[in-house]
Amino acid sequence: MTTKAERTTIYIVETVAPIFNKLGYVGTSMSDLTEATGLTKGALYGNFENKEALAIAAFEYNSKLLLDAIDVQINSEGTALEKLATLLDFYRHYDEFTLPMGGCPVLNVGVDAKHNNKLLAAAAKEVAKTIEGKIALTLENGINAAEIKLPVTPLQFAKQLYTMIQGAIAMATITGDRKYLLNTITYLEYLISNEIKR
Amino acid sequence: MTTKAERTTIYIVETVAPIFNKLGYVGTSMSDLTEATGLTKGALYGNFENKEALAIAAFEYNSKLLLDAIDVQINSEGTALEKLATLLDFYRHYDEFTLPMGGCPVLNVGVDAKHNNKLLAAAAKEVAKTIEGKIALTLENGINAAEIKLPVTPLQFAKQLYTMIQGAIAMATITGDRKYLLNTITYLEYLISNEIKR
DNA sequence: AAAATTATATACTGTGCGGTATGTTAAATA
DNA sequence: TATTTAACATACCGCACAGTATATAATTTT
Repeated sequence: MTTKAERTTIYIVETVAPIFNKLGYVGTSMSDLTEATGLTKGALYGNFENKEALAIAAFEYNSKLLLDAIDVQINSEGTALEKLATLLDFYRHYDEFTLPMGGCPVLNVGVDAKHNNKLLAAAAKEVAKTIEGKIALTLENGINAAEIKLPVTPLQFAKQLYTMIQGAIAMATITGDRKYLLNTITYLEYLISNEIKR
Repeated sequence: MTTKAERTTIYIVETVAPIFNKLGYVGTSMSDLTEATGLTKGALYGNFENKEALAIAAFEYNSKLLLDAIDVQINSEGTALEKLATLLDFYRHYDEFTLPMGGCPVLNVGVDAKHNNKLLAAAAKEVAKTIEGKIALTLENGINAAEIKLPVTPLQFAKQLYTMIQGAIAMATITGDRKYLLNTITYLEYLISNEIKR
């Protein structure tokens, strides 16, 4: 059974994660976190060494939610092409998925932490690469199953796909208009069925 | 002739602009700015009402540099297609262009200010829309000159182009790898000459 | 060049920050 | 249930923050 302390640690992370993601590392104050959790500084510093450790745990929590969701799409029933379509549909509603965590953690932390926190910046970069790798693997399976033909390497094509998706996420974030997601995904669906489908 | 005070105001803005762009609104402290300018708080608060006014002036300075540079590409000699090619080449080296200002102001401020400063967030959104409009106008000229045919409206296509460019900027920012810019621009060049060129 | 004006420097305010030492209360163990 | 152990609360620290009142220096104007 889980001890009370362990549950508190988890509770802190999941409460704190959207706040860090929204306000950024420097933009988030310890009092923001005590207020949101209903706990005191003693509790927070009893569970985490300092603010940075909390921010890293928060980002890892958000990015695990994201990576797990991506895995669900990619490990779904069907061919590689169907998995890709499922993944694209996930990103079509990415704004809804990331709403509870306060937006895309890769974009938010990747941009926010770039000049403010090396550890967080490196973590965001790593998650981006991990996602590219997952897409590349799916493409490779599609090639091996003779469903797909690519003009470049799977990783190269995955990078291009993810770049376009990230562009839609960035524009939707900046403008507050989810149409960027819808239109970009529609384009990518067209791209896949007309350019790489065998 | 420009008065000393006017020159000081300009000096402050251009010195302060890259700092705000890199560190963000909350991440930038007034002492960061006095240190960088070599001036004191008295001078800064004599020229600007408060930190927010400084941040807005800084963003407007950076975005004017960007918009002016885009205008140079779009108003260059040649056909609409050639102007588009010139603009794409500008974005191919966008990392070099934005290096002195500390990265893409639209992306940085758009993401950083989203939950921290409404005025800045609105300003970033507006610049994004302005850029889309400039691209759309060039596309429209290309249509009128019978150089281009589009499957959607010029603004819609411009949004899609800029989304992909912004994706490359975001990925290059997050990962620190400029190849995202190179590859995306190469793809867009291919897209233009194969899909919309008449 | 003298006087008026304005720009900048200095010194200071109150506040909120991240972080900590210690007290108190609750949970786990025996 | 008594005892041990650990979690959380309280109260506080030094510091850096945005901002200001006033003094001084530099620039305009006369």
